[in-house]
Amino acid sequence: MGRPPCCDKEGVKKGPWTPEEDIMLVSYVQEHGAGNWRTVPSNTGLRRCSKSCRLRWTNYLRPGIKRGSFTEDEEKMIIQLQALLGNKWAAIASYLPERTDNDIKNYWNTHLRKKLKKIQESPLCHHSISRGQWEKKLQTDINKAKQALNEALSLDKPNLILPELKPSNGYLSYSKPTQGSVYASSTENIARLLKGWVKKTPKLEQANSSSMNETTTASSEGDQTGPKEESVDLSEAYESLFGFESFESSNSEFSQSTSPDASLVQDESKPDVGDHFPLSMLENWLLDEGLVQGKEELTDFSFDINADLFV
DNA sequence: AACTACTACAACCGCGCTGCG
DNA sequence: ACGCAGCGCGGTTGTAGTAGT
Repeated sequence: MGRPPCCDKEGVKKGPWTPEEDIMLVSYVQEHGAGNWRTVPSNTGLRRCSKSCRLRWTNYLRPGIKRGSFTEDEEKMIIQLQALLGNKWAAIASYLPERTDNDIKNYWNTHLRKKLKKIQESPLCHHSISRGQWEKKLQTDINKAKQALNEALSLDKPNLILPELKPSNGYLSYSKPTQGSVYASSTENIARLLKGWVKKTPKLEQANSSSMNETTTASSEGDQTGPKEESVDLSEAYESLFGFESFESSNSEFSQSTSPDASLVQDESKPDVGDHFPLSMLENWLLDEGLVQGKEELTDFSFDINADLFV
């Protein structure tokens, strides 16, 4: 016997949230903190189920969420992390503090999956190594990395960094807000929403997202995803997807490229994680001798893709 | 201008895990 | 030990917006 749906009650509203509902939810969370979602609908008067409230908060209203198109660096991180972790969107999201798992998942499904597929199907992929071989090798590398993760997680390692990287140390830490500044970001979110609600035009959105990109990416030179994506040069696509030198350089670029606002929010909201966001920490950890037997092999994981594609 | 097809993304659904009585 | 409730996560769906004809 399955659990009954949480939202099958009469009079429970579904569908898009209105700004009024958002405001009610935000002001409630501001006052009481996130959590105990069960009581939220009754205490706020919202005709929504608790789950819907939690989801709305987590994916949309929570402070520190960056919206708009993904930067190249974010794309690269997602691609690498997806290859490494699989569809563990929450885990992947923990490395992209300003993005929600839902956002990343959607972006993967709508953009990156297609992009990767396109590239894998391209003739270049068959040049030095057949697609099947490449996939097999990739799978092997992924399995090795996964195995290393599993082994490491089962080890008793007091100094291990990774446990600090679990999602619960990320956005879930909002459940106990520290008052004030954190919620200023919430207010920003609401203001943004209301703005969009009142005069939402494609041009405005485009302008917003492009201006956002300007502030978030120093090096992207108008090479954003969009209708243009279809005509993107193949070599450019390869470079875009796999042409980064290493996790660390990519990561440092990423941390530098975040806007002042974003870094402020990040500092406020993710105190446990620190300034430099730790993809390199994962890499270091994975490559840490003693944890991974085939250290060279794993290092190759980052570069073999390039090698195979470009040789 | 009207219709259709496609895309992007917000929201929902169902399952599994965890903590508590 | 067991059952229940709450929550988190991943997969899927619904719908608004956009492009193409």
